[in-house]
Amino acid sequence: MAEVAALAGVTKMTVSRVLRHPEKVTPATRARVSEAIAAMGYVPNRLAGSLTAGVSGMVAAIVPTLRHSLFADTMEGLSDVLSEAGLDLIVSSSSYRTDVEESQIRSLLERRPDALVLTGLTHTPGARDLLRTFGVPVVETWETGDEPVDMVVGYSNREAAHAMTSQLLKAGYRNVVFVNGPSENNERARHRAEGYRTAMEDAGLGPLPVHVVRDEDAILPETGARALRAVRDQTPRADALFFTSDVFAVGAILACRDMGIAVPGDIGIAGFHDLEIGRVVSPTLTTVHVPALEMGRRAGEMIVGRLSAKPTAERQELGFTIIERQSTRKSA
Amino acid sequence: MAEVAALAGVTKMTVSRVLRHPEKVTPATRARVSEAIAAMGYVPNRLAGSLTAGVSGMVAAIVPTLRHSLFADTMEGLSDVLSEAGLDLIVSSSSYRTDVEESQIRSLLERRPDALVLTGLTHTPGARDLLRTFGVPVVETWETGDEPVDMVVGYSNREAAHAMTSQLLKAGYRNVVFVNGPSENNERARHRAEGYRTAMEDAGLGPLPVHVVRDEDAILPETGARALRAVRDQTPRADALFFTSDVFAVGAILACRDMGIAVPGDIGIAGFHDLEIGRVVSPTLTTVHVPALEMGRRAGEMIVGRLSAKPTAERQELGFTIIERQSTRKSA
DNA sequence: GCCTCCGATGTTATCGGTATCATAGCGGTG
DNA sequence: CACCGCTATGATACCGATAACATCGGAGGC
Repeated sequence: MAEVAALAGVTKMTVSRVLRHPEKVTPATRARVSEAIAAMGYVPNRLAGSLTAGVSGMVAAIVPTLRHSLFADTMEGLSDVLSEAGLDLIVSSSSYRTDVEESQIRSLLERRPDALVLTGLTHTPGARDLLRTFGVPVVETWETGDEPVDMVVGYSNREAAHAMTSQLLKAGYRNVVFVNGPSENNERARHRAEGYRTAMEDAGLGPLPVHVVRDEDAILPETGARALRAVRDQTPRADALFFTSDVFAVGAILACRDMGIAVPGDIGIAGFHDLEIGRVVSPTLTTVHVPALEMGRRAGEMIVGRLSAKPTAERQELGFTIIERQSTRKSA
Repeated sequence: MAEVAALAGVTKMTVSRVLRHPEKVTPATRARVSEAIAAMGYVPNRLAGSLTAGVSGMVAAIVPTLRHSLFADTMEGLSDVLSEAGLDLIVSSSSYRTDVEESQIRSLLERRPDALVLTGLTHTPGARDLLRTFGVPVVETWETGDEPVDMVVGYSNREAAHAMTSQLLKAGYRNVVFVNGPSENNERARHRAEGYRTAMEDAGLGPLPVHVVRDEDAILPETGARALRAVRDQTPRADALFFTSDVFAVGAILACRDMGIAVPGDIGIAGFHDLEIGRVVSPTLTTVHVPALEMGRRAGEMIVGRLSAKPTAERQELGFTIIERQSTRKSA
């Protein structure tokens, strides 16, 4: 910067002004400085800038994974909004582990992000402490709840699972089994299980044991196929399976096809997330659409709003949508 | 940091050493300092650290999009390797536009990333200049070619398309039409078209006109369905369609089902990328598997290798795999 | 017991910007 | 024509850390 200044015959301060507050510099000087910048191929150093300015222009986000286009969609939405506001996005994946999340939060805070976007509401106590004492704006996504760290944008996994279960019952299934992922560190899984149970109870039915896929099982169709076989073993009267992810549900549909089980006739199958695979499998998959991209966008808007001190809703519950497709049309 | 130092009864320098070179500090002092750090909830400021140290500990990546789990998988692989090495990842999406890419490169360079990961080999002249004069390590991904800016990890889109076209011909199809995306700013699309053409010529057949979906068309199954109808209109003798993406191919398969066209009997359909949708659609989709995750990993390893001055291959051509499934088993 | 050497810690300068206040130069006013 | 006030630019200090060199004290060798 000093060299640019020398070349333009001004001081660093004027160069700095040309870059940050061009209106405060005479058009003539501004032109000379711009020319010098271009001639030298000068690229300002924001590390230094952020250090004095006190804002870094970065937002950090932690997602469980970028695969399967769940959270990746959220990141795309977030990135879109942030980049319009001139903010950059740092992403890390926690592999669904809250202890990893905590250490990532710690490490990301060292970069002084202007805000943090987290997935879910479940964090280690250490992480919550850290966030609170640090006072950085935080947006939690993918769930809504009572005790957010700061801002939230999500939908109710409980209600979504409740609605889907009710839908299955309405379609004529009685013995609906919910197939869940591990829920210790994942309130989304836990809330879905609760939604399932209350829906069963609301219908005067006893909930059946929730089948939980093991932690080691990857998010793959085969895992769903295995779950299907296990459930038919353990709960032979099951006439519908509601999976916590379309990936599993689709695996189950394919397994049914192989095993000669009619879907939706013999057994109904529903998923969660509304991934593309559910639209193209046959029979097409009944599922819950979740606003993945939109949550990212909203999170971005909340952050931009907060940083510019514009009034913005800091707690947004977005809707989900039950999408009924062939896999649960019992009558069909 | 000064406060921590005061509390521990040492100077900032010692605190800094405890954090960066703990082995250079007496265990006793180290313990006292660590205690002070914990007591104050002190989180070091890497903006400042990077400023002096000259390395930022960040890697920036630009992908066309995070949707559809193509490049998101690459980012997941990259992020895995980088985080193990203590590097953070900044991501932006360019929406498949090289002009956007250039301005993102410029803006990202202001953060002084230790390396840059780009998608593809096509960049604006301005971008190439910038990268060269800046001298930051660069990894280009998703294609291999002769004039990389710096390092490359990819596979040959030309050969992949050639292999798939040959496969279709071997399966007994004759009039193979390639359905491509816009190729002006995308050498992957261009090379695939070339691979298709030479494969046709190698078989002694005249290539048929490549159908190009419009720029405005989103990457959605419907776009593939539309392309199918257009090709059947314009090239009625087409007996196989090779799509540049599984998303389009799957849309075409579904459209065929609706229109009563038998796949693979009346028409063969092949895709590209090996997405999950191709595995679950019926008939299952013949496609090219590309090493999306692995390219990310390798890119990460190259960067880590370069930064630690460890000898690492700086030019890696990974393989693709033709996956033959039902949609092109003409005899079946 | 004295000297040397080495390891632990401190001092100083600097990284590349920007906030803040100072100053100079200008036009407008009565 | 002297004075005022405003605007464009400069000088200085500082953001929070670290590299490089200086210093101090104790262990080991003779």
